[in-house]
Amino acid sequence: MKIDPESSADFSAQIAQSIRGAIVSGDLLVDQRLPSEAELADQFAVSRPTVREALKRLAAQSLIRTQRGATGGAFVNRLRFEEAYDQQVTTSTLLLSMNSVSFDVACEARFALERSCAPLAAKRRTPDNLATMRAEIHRQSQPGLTDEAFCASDVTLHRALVDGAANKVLSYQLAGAVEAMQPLMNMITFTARSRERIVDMHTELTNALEAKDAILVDQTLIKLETYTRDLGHSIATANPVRSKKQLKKASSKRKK
Amino acid sequence: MKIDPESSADFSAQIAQSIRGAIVSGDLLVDQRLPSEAELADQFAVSRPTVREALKRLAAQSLIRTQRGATGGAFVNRLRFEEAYDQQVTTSTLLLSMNSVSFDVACEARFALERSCAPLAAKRRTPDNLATMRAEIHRQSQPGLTDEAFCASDVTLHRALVDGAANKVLSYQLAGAVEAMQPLMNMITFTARSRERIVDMHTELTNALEAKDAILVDQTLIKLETYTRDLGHSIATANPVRSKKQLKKASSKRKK
DNA sequence: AATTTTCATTTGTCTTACATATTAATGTCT
DNA sequence: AGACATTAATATGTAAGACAAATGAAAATT
Repeated sequence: MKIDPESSADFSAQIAQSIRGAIVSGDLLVDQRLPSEAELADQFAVSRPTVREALKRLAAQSLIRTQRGATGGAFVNRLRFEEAYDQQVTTSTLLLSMNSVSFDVACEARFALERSCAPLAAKRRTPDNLATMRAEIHRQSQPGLTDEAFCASDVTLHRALVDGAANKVLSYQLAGAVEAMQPLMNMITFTARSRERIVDMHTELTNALEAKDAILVDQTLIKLETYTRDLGHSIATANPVRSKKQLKKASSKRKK
Repeated sequence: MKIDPESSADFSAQIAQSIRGAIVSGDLLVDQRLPSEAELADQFAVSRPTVREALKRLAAQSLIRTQRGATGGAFVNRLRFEEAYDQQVTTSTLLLSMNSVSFDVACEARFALERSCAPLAAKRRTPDNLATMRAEIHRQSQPGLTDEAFCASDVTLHRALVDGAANKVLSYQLAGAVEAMQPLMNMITFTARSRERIVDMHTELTNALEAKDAILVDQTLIKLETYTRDLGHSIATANPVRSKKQLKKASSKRKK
């Protein structure tokens, strides 16, 4: 294990890359303990703080976890779907907000992905999935619901649909698409979105899913997409330049 | 800006979370300079190494970049699609390899996602996309091609198809799915996969795309999925327990 | 005016030290 | 002998101070 002193990159970055490679390639297995920080410092011929910076980089990607104490140390972490979700959502959200992705493009991607699991969901949806969706629809119908709660409920419903496909990999991939869209969706919810129409379509969607009618599910999703994108267009026309401040406000509101 | 000394989490993790929140919420804008490490250490009332560990965590997620020198410091990084790709691929790859995701499930997810951009690609594919695909097909037909090169070419072809949808968000989401499958695909390529049949289907796929025949594109992808999954089943039956070592070897071979 | 020099600022790294968490071994008491 | 407290060892977490190196801006020089 060596690093290149001539490289332009930081030592800590090089060390992190080296260890990351060992994990990805399988040289380091799940739950395996890495050498102690002092040993790593020796092996890489750097100081302990430098090694620590490298380990923190890996910890930030959930590749390792650390434990204090006598039998402690850094261990290769089993990357769980839950953690991967979070990173995916964070990354996707920033990607959208920092790259001036149009509402239209994001929307198109979101529904294309969601529709991709519609046939599977129609086949495999459980009573549990349906119950979740109906519960959210009921919540969405209540008049006193805040805008943020309505949005959160919307996400939960669509997540239930995605989970209906009973494919963890799909659910993971979709999480980013659905959640990252939320800030952009809020932009609309706080203005023109008609809850009644949304609830109607959600009901239609759930019914189609219950009937295992894949085609109808797909059509309903298309309808929902069309409605959403039309709303986006009308907003863009009425108020083409929306300030970052407003967007930010709408985005932060949904946090619990 | 404060942290909780009573919290179970590390200071560096708390500080990173705090700054991450400021970036995600929009309090810190792209290219904005963070306070110097010394100033941050003051503000959070911790030492400089602790602040540095926090900053390295953020750097690992591409949320900030650092620059040395008089006007240097840490700056909020504009997250680019390219960087996001890489993280997605790394995360997805580890997720698959660490969670005993069956080939079948991964395959189903991959093709479901890929098919989701087929209609868009059929509509928007450029001559460029088609040229890339045909070039890869030609490469795949050459007898002397190594297995690794064939796999890489396969990925390039499918990426061209995805890019044909002309939706950056879709391309980003799909990157993880396609690339992360590669190690699992190799498991098959190095054994039973018939290049001839694959090339035939790739050709059919490209022709359908050129003809803007969305339905035929979809059907061909289904055919490809069926063939791939059948192969997976036959492998599983013939050689149910495949050693980690073999997988690792197949996986590392594809790197350039 | 152009060029060179100096200098202040900031990150990158090292060294040393101490605090704290955790386990294992040891010792003590019943 | 067994249960419990003590101690020691090992590891990460944090702090403090120092120097190196990069970088850009200001000052000095030609």
